[in-house]
Amino acid sequence: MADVAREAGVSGQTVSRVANGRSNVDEGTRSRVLDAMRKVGYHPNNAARALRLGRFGNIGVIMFTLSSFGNMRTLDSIAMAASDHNYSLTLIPVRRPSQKDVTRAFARLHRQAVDGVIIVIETALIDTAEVHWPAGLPVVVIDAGADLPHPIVDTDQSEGARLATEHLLDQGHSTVWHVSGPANSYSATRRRQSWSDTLRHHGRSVPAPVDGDWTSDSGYRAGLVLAENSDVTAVFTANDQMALGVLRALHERGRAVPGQVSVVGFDDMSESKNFWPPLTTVRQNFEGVGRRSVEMLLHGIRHGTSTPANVLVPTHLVRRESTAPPAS
Amino acid sequence: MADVAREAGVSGQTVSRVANGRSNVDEGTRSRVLDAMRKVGYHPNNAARALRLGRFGNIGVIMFTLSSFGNMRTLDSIAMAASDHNYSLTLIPVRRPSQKDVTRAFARLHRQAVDGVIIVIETALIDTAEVHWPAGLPVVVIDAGADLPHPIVDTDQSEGARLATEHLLDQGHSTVWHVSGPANSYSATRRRQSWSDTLRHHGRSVPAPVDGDWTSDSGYRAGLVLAENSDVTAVFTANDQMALGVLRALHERGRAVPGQVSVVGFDDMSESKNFWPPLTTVRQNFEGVGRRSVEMLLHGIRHGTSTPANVLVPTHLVRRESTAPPAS
DNA sequence: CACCAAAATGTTGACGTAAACATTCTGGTG
DNA sequence: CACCAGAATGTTTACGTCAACATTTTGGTG
Repeated sequence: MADVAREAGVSGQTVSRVANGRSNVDEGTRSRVLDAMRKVGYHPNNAARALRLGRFGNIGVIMFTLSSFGNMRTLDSIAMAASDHNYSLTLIPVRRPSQKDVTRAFARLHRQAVDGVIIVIETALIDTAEVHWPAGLPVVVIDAGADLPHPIVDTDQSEGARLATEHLLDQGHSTVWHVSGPANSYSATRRRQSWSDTLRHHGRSVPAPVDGDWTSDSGYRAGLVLAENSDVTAVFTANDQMALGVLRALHERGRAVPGQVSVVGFDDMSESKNFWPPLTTVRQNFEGVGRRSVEMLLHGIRHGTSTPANVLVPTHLVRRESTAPPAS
Repeated sequence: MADVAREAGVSGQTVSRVANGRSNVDEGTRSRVLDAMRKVGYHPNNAARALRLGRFGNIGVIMFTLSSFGNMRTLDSIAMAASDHNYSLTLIPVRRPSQKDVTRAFARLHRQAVDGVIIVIETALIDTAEVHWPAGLPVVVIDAGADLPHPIVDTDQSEGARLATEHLLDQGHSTVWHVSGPANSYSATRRRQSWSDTLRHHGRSVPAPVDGDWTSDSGYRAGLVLAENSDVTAVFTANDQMALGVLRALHERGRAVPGQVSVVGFDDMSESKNFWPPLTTVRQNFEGVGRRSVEMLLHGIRHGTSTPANVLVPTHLVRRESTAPPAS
């Protein structure tokens, strides 16, 4: 900056004013300074600016593997929302959901220049009591259990699972089977709970759920089990990827979809429309989750206090061709 | 920091030494300082540290939509590799691949605290001559055309397309049809070029490719076209998502896969194994691409100069059940 | 042309850290 | 016990920026 000032024959302060687009600078001086900037190859140093201002214009995101469809969509929408508010994103990946790794991620976040944190973690995986939460840093949590001292934004898992289950019941199926996500995931637990609640509420029997782990492979294995059981006419799968595996298993075993077995997924990933058959599923509003969480975080950043709050983003059912009334 | 120093009755410099884990600090003093840190709620200020050191420990990543499977996997592997080298990642999303948006992303990157940049952009979309490349900042480009003044890391698109095409020819198909990615994507162009080169090299006729845009929807539309043509016995699809759409179209039109039509994809996304039928496809080593690009960038950061270089990461064919010899 | 308000520009200092150098303490040696 | 090397700790300073305040310039008024 000093070089620019010398080159343009002005003071550093004037350079600063030009760099920040202040109005009270003479047109001639401004262009002279801009020329000097170009000539010297000057770019404002963000570290110094952040040091001076005490703000970074940067949001940290802590996330496990990005390889899950939902996480990725969420990240995408967070990135867009942050960019709309002129914030950038620092991504802190956590390899395994262990206590140690999460604590390390927080530590790293502190060393990083960050104004607030969005945590996308299936927090059931860690003992929230043990985690050393970043102190004095606004935090918003996505996809978490309750009783955290932070605002939480999440898809309305219960509503979604209810919609899926009731859709199948409406079609005339006597009950609905379930392929669940991993037991240590909050959203999986919520979906499973709501599925069984809905069945009970309608006075139906609740079959034992088949455990999956979100992957299409686990869906395939679950599908093989379900295909053996001729009682099964309707399956609610806790995500679309597992639904894909279920579909494959049913095809392999010659069980017609939706002729003999109806399948409903959860997520509405962009591919689901082109599954065979096109998948009826519960659409999550990932964009809404990302946007809301960024807004809440920015509120926390600006107003210091982040009052715990709970935002549930609604879902809706997308009817396609993988569901039909049971064969009579 | 001053508070901690006062609290512990030492100088700021000693606090700094403790914070950085230097060895030449008395055990008693160290623990006294650590206690004081905890009490005061001290955390090192990264802006100040960066200002002092001139480094940030942070890599910028410029990317278009994350909603594509490949981009996501690449980002994931970059994140892991960066984290292994103790760097974090700042994500700069670019909404549309326009000149203006890209330039703005670069500008923002400069304002951000970043030691180097990895650009994951189908650069054919922008006029590289017009872009104001970040000056004095190491850059590595993924998935780009040649003739850039920066190191490039990419999957060996040509090899992959050749493997796919030759696999189908080896099965006995007289020629191979192609569903291509969008014309303005380098990788799509490479795959298409290599597919036609391979056919020509084997003396086969080269059918007109059907244009897609990477989405499964576009694959479905392409599949409907191909299904009408009874000459079609083998299709090479430029990615797995479009292959999914092709499969759906073929099923809808009653064309058996692989009985009447064989299909090969590209990417090997984790779901492809559970398509119906399980998809034969070309596996990209996304992990390798991410790792190599981070390594090259760090080299550039450490040694100042980033000599243009070209790294091609090999692919290999994964044979599953969507391909078979043509019905005789 | 003296005067003044407003605009333009300059000066000073502080943000939190760590390197370089200076000083003090420790324990062992002759 | 004087002396010394090495360890532990302290002091000073600069990193690049911008807010606050000080000063100079500009252009318009009576």
